[in-house]
Amino acid sequence: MKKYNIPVEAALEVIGGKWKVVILCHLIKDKRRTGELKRLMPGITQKMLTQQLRELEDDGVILREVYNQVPPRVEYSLTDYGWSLKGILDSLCAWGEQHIEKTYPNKEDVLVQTEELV
Amino acid sequence: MKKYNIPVEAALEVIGGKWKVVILCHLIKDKRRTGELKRLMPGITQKMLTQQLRELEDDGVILREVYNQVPPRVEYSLTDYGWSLKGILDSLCAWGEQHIEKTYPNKEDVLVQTEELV
DNA sequence: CATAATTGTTACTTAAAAGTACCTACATTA
DNA sequence: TAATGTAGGTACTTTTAAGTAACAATTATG
Repeated sequence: MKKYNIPVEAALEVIGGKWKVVILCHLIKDKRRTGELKRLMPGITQKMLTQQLRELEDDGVILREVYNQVPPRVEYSLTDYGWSLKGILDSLCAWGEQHIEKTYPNKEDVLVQTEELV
Repeated sequence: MKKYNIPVEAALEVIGGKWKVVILCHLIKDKRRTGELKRLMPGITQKMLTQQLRELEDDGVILREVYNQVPPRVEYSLTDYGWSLKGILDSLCAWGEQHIEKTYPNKEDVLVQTEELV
């Protein structure tokens, strides 16, 4: 069984890594289809996206809903448990914003506009 | 120059990875010497510890103070900017605690007691 | 009947993160 | 003079994370 030296490590195991926080930040705004998430995260590959979504699902923070259609339609959303991360995610987003403002004179240089792609 | 698709990525660049949040969670409680941090984090190696501390220092969230003694004494503490992460760190710690409680019937199984080692 | 659209899987490869082992410095103490 | 304690550096190796490319399934459409 996994051992932690400090409880926060358990949190990192759930939302750590390169993509999970980003995925959750998108899902906190809206329920999303797979393709939407891919467009919102131009850097992610299909494989990584699926993998991270599965792990988040296994940890109970997101819900995967499959609609019986062709072509398939799959929607991801936060579970109640996932919503318990809202405070953390909001703070992280806000901190990231102000960190960019602090670090770079004009944030246009570092922020790729992707919101309108969806 | 680094590009972000979403501001939260900038936050992850500063506190992402396996160790940084753990280090910061310790420093939020107290200023610490290198050796204390090593004892608090039995899994970390000298190399990783130094490396992570340097990066945190470069990002302006921690302060490194060297006392001119032999054997050397080096103390790490949060900067004002580092304290701006307090909300995030506290929430993360709290979420980790309750996640352990939710996931494991008795947390003694997963939590290694290390606090008293320092 | 071939093509598109959507989500997902798999084997393989590459890149990044982390770990190992050994080295330095130097005043104090035994 | 040899060992101790503290913080850190470095070359090298291993492990883990992430990326690549090809394939599957299904039905409506041209």
